Parts: sequence; structure tokens; C-alpha cells
Amino acid sequence: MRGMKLSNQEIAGIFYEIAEFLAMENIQFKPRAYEKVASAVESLDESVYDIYKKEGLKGLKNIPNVGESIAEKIEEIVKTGRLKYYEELKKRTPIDLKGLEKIEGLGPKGIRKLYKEIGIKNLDDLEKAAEAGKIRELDGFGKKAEENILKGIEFAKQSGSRFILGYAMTEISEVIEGIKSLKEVQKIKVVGSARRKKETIGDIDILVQSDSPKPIMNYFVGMPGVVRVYDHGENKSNIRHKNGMDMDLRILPEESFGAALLYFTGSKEFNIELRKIAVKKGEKLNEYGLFKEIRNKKEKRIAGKTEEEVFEKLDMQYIEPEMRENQGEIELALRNKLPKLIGYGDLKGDLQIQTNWTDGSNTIEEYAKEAIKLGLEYILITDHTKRLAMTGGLDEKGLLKQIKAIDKANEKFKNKNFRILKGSEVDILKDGTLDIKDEVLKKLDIVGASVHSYFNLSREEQTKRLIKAMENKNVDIIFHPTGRIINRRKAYDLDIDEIIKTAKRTKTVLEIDAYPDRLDLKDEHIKKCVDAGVKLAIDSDAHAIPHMHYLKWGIAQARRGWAIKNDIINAHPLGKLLKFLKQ
DNA sequence: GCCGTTTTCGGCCCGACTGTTTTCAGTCG
Repeated sequence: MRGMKLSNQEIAGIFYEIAEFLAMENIQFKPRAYEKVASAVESLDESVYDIYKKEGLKGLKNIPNVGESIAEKIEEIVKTGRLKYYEELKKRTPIDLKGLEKIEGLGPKGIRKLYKEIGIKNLDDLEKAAEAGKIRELDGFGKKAEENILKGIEFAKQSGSRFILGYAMTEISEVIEGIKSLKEVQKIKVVGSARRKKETIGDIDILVQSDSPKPIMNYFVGMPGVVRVYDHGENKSNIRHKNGMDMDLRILPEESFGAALLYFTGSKEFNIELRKIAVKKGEKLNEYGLFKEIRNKKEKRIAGKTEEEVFEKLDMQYIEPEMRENQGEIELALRNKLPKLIGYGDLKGDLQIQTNWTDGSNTIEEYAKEAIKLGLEYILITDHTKRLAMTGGLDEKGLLKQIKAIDKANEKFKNKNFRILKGSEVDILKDGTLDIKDEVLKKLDIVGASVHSYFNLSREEQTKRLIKAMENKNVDIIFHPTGRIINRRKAYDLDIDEIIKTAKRTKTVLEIDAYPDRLDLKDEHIKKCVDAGVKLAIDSDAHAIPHMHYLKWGIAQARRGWAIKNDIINAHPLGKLLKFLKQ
């Protein structure tokens, strides 16, 4: 095999681009076929190189939506690192497709026209042509189109990555509160990827139930912070907010609200599958409801008021929003075999908290009081250890001192059915040993260990390092196992399957760090752990009191990984939790 | 290009809004 190995993500990118090129040529159905493959490759948890190595062409064809022709194309990529078909398409139309399609309102047909008629290849060309007034002269374009292109270029220049859900939610809530205050609003709900609790979101979709949409729409497009209005209709409007987010508002009446909720929550692939199920039953599903044709083409709405009703009429179980990704959940729902996901109120404790003994802002007691308010029964204090000098990490002596302080603090909560547990976030050194002696670790209730250095070790070394830490009998949990920070730092290179295998063998728990920009493990890793029977902990990683409220984002991530209550050790009462741990 | 309780050909999810149309194509989600 020659050339650079492409990631699944990059290969998916190629197929997305091919879809786009084919759409430009006005070719029917093929673009959709390539898109589907791109999305399937993107969500694989095994590299296509590994699949090909193990099972060859046949393995590739087992990827959903991959047939003869595309399997061969993937094979070519694996073998040569290139794809001739793609390169020829690019040669025929040598343009910066990815850049140009960022412009809102500009699609494949428009891009093709701009290239064919006035030779526009990239955003620079486009900007110059628009400024020179050349766009408006083209058939099918006009003055308005030219203006929109200029605005689009400006936004494309300043818009960056996707937004982190847990952080964006605060600002979203303000907008929601504003809309909610209108008397015409009967119900309001954030839908789209935010309701599915994806870790990052591209835009905000909002759904309102109302019988008089007009005043609501008028408020929405004119509310404070709106910098651009893309659409302003009776049922649907779309704006850009000054915080950089695009927001979509749809308004429907009560009889359609459930169907609309279902539709606008997505995912797109999930919706398409659901609609196909309806079609097979001779019915039609859209955002207004589930419809059955009665005599002479007249339709009757058989469901639509609630999501539950629509699922029921489709003869399937209710599917939680976090699962709606068309990753097998639909089949399970049809067979009445869905797992019962861990609930948002199911946690009994928080197992990662940093106090003012190191780099946290609050005292042990303050955290305990907040935990009681949140309905928790225990917390684990996990301050950093000595190698992390910049946090004032504790050494053996410091830890022993903290143990005594916790004993004393526990006196105060005796009557409250609440316990503060003694723990630590021990540093895993380069060779996999720990920076605190075993004889001290032994005295703690629960020990978490994590990596804070040498992020650039080779996959083999990094994996070995973590395995060694897991093999330590005192280590109960590995905190933030992959080390990624969303939009800021890549995960360190790790053989996650080996880590999961070792976790199973050594009875080590892996953490779902609930901090909004960590969410480490990722949903697909969680799914693997659940399948392998590896236990997980959901922790806030709080460095201050408000951070304890992040636990819900960890639960959301666990639900996206199909975890049930029994998979999460801190969903258990204290006694049962302690039995799970090593020794 | 893929896929199959309408199986190896003939389908492929469905609807809102805009701009430039004079009944609709393109784009988006």
C-alpha cells in the first residue's frame, strides 16, 4: 500500500465532494447515493483500511449503502491513496467546491453556472465578480442574489468551527426565553442536533406550537441580536444571530406538533428511514403528521399531536432523541428491543471534583452542600497530585492530610445520608507508573488516574502506558481517557479497542468526563464499552461549584452511546458502587 | 449508484421560502 493513509473522515469528504460534483451536472440520484456512503463511512468505528485488510472487497460491501462500484473505489483509495474518478471530476471542473458551497443560498447549480459563464473558481473570484456587478447580469441571478453572495462571503470569512453544545446552551436559553414570553406561544422546544445532544452543533432549530404564527415570526426576525434574515415566512424563518449562530424557527399548530418535533429533531437519515417505513405501510409522514389515504385521494391524519403517537402508529417503540442517528436503533424499535437508557435523574454521585486544595475554587464542604442540593448521595474528592506542580498537586503527605480533613467534614453530613469519599486524580507518568506511592493510594476510597503529559507518544507507547496504569490494583477509574478537548486539542493516539479490552480484564472503570468541551469518552467509544461490558463513570470534573451542573452533558453523552443505568457505576447507591471496584 | 415482504429493474422523503418566474427551479433542512 502506497501513499498517505486517509482517515474515514477524509474519505467521506471525497465522497461528499463527488456527490456535489454530480449534483452540478444535474445527474439524478447518484449524488444521494454518494452522500449516503459518505455518511456511512464517517460513522464507522473501524478504519476502512482495517476492514479491507480483514475482509477485502466483501467487507467493504458490507458497509451500508456501499455496492459494487463504490466498494471498488474505496479499494482504490486503500491501495493507492488516490481515486482517479474523483481526480477526473476535479480536473473537469477545477473549482474550490468546499469554499463556494459555504455561501448560504449558493448550491451546485448556481456554482456550475458561475463557473461555466464567468469562470468563477473560488471565493476570491466570486467576491470580485459580485463587487463588479457581474453576478446580476447572469440568467437566473439578480440584484438580490448578488447582495446575498456578498453577505455570504463576509459570514464565511468570520465563521469558524461548530459550537460546543454545553456552552452554547446558555445563550440559546436567552433567545428561547424571549420567544416564550409572547402570549401566542403555546409550547416551545429546541430541536435539531441540540435536542439529540450532539457534542457540537452547527445551528439552532427551534419549534413553537401556536395558532397565530405571524406575530411570533415578526418578533423572531426583529429580536435583539439578529444581524441577518435569510427567510421570513408564515411557518418558517431563518436568521443569523450576532453570536455567530444561525437560528431556524418553525411554527405549527397543536395537531402537528409531535410530528414536527420528530421531523425537526432529525437526524436527517433517521427521518428518511422513518418516512420509508410509513410509505411501506401505505402511509405518508411529514412534519404535519402521519397520513393515510382514504378514498379518492383524500388523506386522513392518523397521528401528529405527539411523537409517541406517531411511533405507535408506525408499530415501533418510542426512540429517545439521543439515539436518532439511524445506527440500528430503528430496527431495535421495530422489534421492541430498545435498551432503556440511563435517565437524567439517575446519578447518585459525582466521582471527579477538584477543590481549593489544588486548582479548584471551592472547599470540600461547599461541593458537598451543592451535591446535596442536586440530589446526590456522595462525591469523590479528586485533587491533582504532585507532578502537576502548576496546580499545586498534592504529594503523599498532602493526601494523608486531606484524608483527615475529609473525615472531619463527613462529621457534619452524618445525618444527611451523604458521604464525601476520599480520592485523587493521580498523574500517570510517561512509563505508566503513578506519581503517588501505592501504600498511600491504598488508603483512598476510589482512585482515578489520568494523563497530563507526553501527549505525542506513539500509539503503541501511549496504549502501553495506559494499560500499565490500569493494571495497578489501586487504580479504579481512568479519567478523561483520550485527552481530547473539543475544538482545541486532538485526542492522543490510542488503540481504544486495546484499552477497552484491558478495562474489562482489569475491572477498571472508564470515565465519561461531562465537561462540555471534553465529553471524553466519545459516544462511539461508549457504545463499544457498553457492548464489551466495561463499566463507566459520569463525572463533572468540576473545578468550581457551577461545573457540577455539567453532569447532565455527561449523561447526554452516555445516552448517545446507548448506556443503561447498570453501565454507569455512579448511578448506583454507595454500597453497590464500592462493591464494583477492584479488591 | 444502491437496493429488495411491490427482489435483479424501477424506484429513490417531503415540504417551505426566495427570487426571478409568469408556473417554477434552486436551495435548505
